[in-house]
Amino acid sequence: MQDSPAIEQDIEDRDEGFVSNYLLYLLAAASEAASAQFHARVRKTGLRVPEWRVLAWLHDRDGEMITRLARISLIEQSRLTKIIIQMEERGLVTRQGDAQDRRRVRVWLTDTGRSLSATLVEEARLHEARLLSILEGGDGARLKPALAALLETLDPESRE
Amino acid sequence: MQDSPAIEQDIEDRDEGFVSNYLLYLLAAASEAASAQFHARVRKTGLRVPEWRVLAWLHDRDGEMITRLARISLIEQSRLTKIIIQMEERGLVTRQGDAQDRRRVRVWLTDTGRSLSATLVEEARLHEARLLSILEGGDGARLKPALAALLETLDPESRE
DNA sequence: TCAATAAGTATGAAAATTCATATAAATTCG
DNA sequence: CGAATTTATATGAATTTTCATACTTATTGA
Repeated sequence: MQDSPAIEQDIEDRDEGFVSNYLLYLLAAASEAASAQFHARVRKTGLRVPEWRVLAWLHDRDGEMITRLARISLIEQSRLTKIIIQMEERGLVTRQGDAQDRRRVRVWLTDTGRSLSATLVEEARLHEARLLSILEGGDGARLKPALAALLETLDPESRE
Repeated sequence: MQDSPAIEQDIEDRDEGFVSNYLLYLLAAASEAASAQFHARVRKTGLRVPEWRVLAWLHDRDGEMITRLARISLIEQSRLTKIIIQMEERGLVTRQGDAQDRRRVRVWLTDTGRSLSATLVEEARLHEARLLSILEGGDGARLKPALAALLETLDPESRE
């Protein structure tokens, strides 16, 4: 990728406003753009994006409690409660009160849920690999550590 | 940023699962984390986030049509129609049919809307500067061109 | 030119989300 | 200890959002 004068001119042309170079916008728009395809795939499974996020986290570690699952899945608590209930009705997860702390409700994958999440995680891996190869030469790979660092700085709580 | 054995160990420790190092998750979570503070500020103004996005774009360029405003503001069209109607009722914008193409509806800031968007854009600038300085040394500044490149690759349509 | 198709916006009903708050259990500390 | 506080989850009403599609105007091509 050469930066001929023509291209530089081009780039300057389109960056006049505030928004198009605003970090918060770039993050939101990049997230949207990168996710669009795969999220469409997720919806074809009959899952909404938040449900997919829950399944993916449970794939990594079962038995999380609602509050924590909500934080890491970027879902507000009362909403997640309702989503989990729906997922339970669909046979994807089960809920179990925590014996040690009876306020807590822990969420576990059913066999069905586990198999679905395994499938989707595998597809997500492939999709990510494709994405990174497309962005390669650009900044695909460098992006991940930078985002992880941002997260770590801004929200250290989110660590496992 | 040195990659001492200690730090590498640290990174490995917390990255066992799939999700916590998955590009789409990192993007969504980073966007959330970076936006949380400022979006809270926006809501105190009585605006929802999508409304702020609309105001910000109109700040850069007035008279956009609904469809385009929807794409760049990351809002689905029929939702934006409703949001614009509400914003009109609140006196922030006005709608005008396009004389050339009478299907189109163009959206303009009112004086009130313009002054509110100017205020918020200024605050957004300050907030972004603070954010970048916090992330400095990390990857704050390098992030923006990388995200812009990702966007350009994945969604060239979004160009102005 | 005119029928067919596409593009832009609006609309209504169904579903999801938010917000405030209830409920219940654990923890704190005077 | 036990009242006050905090933490975890659930609930209901009000609001938003989505989805399919209607409606209107523009464009295309036979």
